[in-house]
Amino acid sequence: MPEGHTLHRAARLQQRRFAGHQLRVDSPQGRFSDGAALLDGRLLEGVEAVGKHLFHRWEGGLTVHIHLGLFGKFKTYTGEAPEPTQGTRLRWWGEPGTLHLTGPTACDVIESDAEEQLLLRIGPDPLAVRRGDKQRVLSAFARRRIPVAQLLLDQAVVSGIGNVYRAEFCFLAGVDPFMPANEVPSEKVEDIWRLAIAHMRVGERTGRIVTVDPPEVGARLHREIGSRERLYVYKRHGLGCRRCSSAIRKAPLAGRTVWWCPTCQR
DNA sequence: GCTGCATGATGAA
DNA sequence: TCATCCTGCAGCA
Repeated sequence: MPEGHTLHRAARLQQRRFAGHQLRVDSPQGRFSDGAALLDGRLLEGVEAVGKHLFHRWEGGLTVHIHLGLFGKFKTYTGEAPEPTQGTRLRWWGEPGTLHLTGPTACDVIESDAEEQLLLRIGPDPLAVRRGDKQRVLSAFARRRIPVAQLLLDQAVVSGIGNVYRAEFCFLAGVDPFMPANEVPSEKVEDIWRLAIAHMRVGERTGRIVTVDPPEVGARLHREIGSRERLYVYKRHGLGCRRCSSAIRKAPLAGRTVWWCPTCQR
């Protein structure tokens, strides 16, 4: 599930629930045993998300960097927690409850210089907008000729966008995903940036990627509606476009799959 | 039960 | 561009 909204949401919820508490830490799987031993019994001071990266600040100046990759998941429990599984890389527990982390691409105690290096490679984050970000995105687009949908997955250009959001934003902006980035009119690039800010904020609040206009599905939106009903193009190949009924298409692009409407996106 | 695929990213060739 | 790492589960036999 992890695009940027997932990480920002995790940061917010973990901050609210666990920050300020002393926690026991271990690594049932064993692959984070050294790190866990360092952290065990310390106070969790804070949690921050940047793009798809998460940073936990622990008492004593220790920072843990987590990247969920494609498979990583956090689960939290109140009261009695289930036994960790073979794959539980990190577990912590204390007065507020228990947290299990499975399947992350990265889970490491990192030094401050490594963190600086990492942060330098992370581009403007629609969920943490700073002055000049839009300009940075515009100039990155102007400089690159790779397909716009490919550029949108480059975390140095915009951080936090993943395969679902990129397909949806191209649709909403009416942009052909294969158009070279430097040929996309700057108004369209600004549209994409604005769409990212608006939709990822909703994703962060709800925990779900929803891009269809609320009027289309009404209040049922966040409940029983299946994921295909919450989106315009992602994984909807063969189905009719919600706007024009053309068959949604899919194709590989630089090792990932992209979906689009050949009529609405030119 | 097995296969392939998935909301990610990296390092080698 | 490819192989690789991480895990779970839908779809199939």
